[in-house]
Amino acid sequence: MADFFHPDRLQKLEDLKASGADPYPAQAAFAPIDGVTATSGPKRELAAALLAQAEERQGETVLIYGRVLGRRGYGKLAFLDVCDQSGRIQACMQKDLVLPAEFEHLKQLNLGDIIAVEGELSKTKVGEPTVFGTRFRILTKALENPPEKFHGLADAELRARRRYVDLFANQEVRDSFFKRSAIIQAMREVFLARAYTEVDTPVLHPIYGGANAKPFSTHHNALDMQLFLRIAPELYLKRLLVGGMERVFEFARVFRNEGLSMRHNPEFTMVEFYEAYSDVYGMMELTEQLVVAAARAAGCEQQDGSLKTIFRDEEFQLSPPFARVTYADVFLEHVGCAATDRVGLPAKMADHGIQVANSSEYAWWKAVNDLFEELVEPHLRGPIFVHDYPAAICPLAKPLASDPTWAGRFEFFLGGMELANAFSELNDPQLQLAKFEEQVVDKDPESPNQVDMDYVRALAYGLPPAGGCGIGVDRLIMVLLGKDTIRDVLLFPHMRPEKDFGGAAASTDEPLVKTGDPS
RNA sequence: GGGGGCAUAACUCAGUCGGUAGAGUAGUUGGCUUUUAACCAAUUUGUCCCAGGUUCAAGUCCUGGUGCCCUCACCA
Repeated sequence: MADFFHPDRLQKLEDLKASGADPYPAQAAFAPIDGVTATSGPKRELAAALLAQAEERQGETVLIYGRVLGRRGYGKLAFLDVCDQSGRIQACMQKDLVLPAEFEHLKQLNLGDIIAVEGELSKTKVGEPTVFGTRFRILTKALENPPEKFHGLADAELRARRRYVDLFANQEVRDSFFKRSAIIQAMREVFLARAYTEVDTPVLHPIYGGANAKPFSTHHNALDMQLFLRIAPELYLKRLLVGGMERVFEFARVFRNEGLSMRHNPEFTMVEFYEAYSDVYGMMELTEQLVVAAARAAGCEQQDGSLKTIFRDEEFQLSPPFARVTYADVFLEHVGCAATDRVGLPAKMADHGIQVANSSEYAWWKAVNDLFEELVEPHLRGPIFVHDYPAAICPLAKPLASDPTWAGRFEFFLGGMELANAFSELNDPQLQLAKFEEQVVDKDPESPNQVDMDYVRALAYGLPPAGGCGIGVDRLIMVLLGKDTIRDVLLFPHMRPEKDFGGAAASTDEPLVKTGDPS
């Protein structure tokens, strides 16, 4: 990296300036010609819209903006592929149509430059809709080369690190992220239609809770206190129910200080929602609606009206209703032994190397659940709800009135992953306090570091009976869009800092741009 | 953290038995008024990931490191 910028490009930039043009104009509109004010010129159009309306709008003067990603030049004629957010449209610059001074700027044009073209929408000899430019302007001079035009950007690391390149070079990548946005919006509309309120709760938590995970830790200088990035918004959202906000949801970025994998990123998006006077079964029905709405927005709808996605070479039918099965039933089916069978289970656990950590109820049921994860979860292709979980491993869920061994909780499985987790919320302050204390004594680094007494106090004021649920938004999008890795649904997945290139590791006095090398 | 693989031009990739670096694209120069990865001609670009080692000689072999990918483990 002797020179950061490409010398050829810098030369073009100088040439462009020398011709009197601004390589980075503040305004995109064309300057008026010969003193005629240009207030009534055409409005900017998107490529996809022009292509769709090519027939009926033939002969109209149109204005397009976009990045030049293809060029087929002739002496007095050039075809340009102009790419914008919506797609690509061809522009044709003919010397006898374009202003002479502006035609000259083609010499300073490189692939990757962003341009404006105004001209007549028509067709070429082979029938391709094309804007035949009468005006042409470079709006942004690019100093970096775009990727190879046929293979594009193939290296997975570069695609994630330079997502801005991946996005402009690949329409399919853009479409995926537009769909991500549409999916989230569709879910939001389901909530709003049910009189939910969207809220924002704190990201910095003095006590981390609401899930089991290792947190990121930080420090607040003015108060000289340790803070944690939230691992879940749960406890704050339920405080809102105490406060009388009866239906709330939050698309919450949460942070978990754990490994990276195809389905794990240290920060990810959960949508959590809570509804007073509902319960886990009400959440099941709402989760089903949310998944269906998301699937429609993702384009999973088939011609016969059914919903379907293909994820990791496996087809999933998403048309409701989704299967529902109790934990006890599905456990018995795949383990061959009842989850409550304290005589028969130890042998099964031994077969799979699962040990009971200590004599507590929690440790016993944790081991039972390990067996569940080992023997049952691989069979849960989904979409399926597993409900009524062992109460001992659900510190935030309300035990069933009929049998307190079990708690009102479901997990929703799809694509071999756990996508959602919901409770009938525990609202007995004394029982909640007891369960919190049990967790803190356990000293598991993934359990809360101390009892959140303010939350217990909130419960003491009275949390109405309620259902609550959290859905892993990124994983849901993975399944719906058929993306194998979470990195493909995150715009900027977590990466190690690039060497010598920003990030904490490179915060030295060395200048980023080395302008010359005396040797 | 364990195991396996990869790292060569701005991009996509070749590189034989160890013999001193290649193609296409992009860029540059010229030609061309209907192309679609346009074409024709000429042409520029390298810390072969880094550091050691073996060797007369290393992109190639060895050791260590770094990064990425896959996989297992971990991960409500």
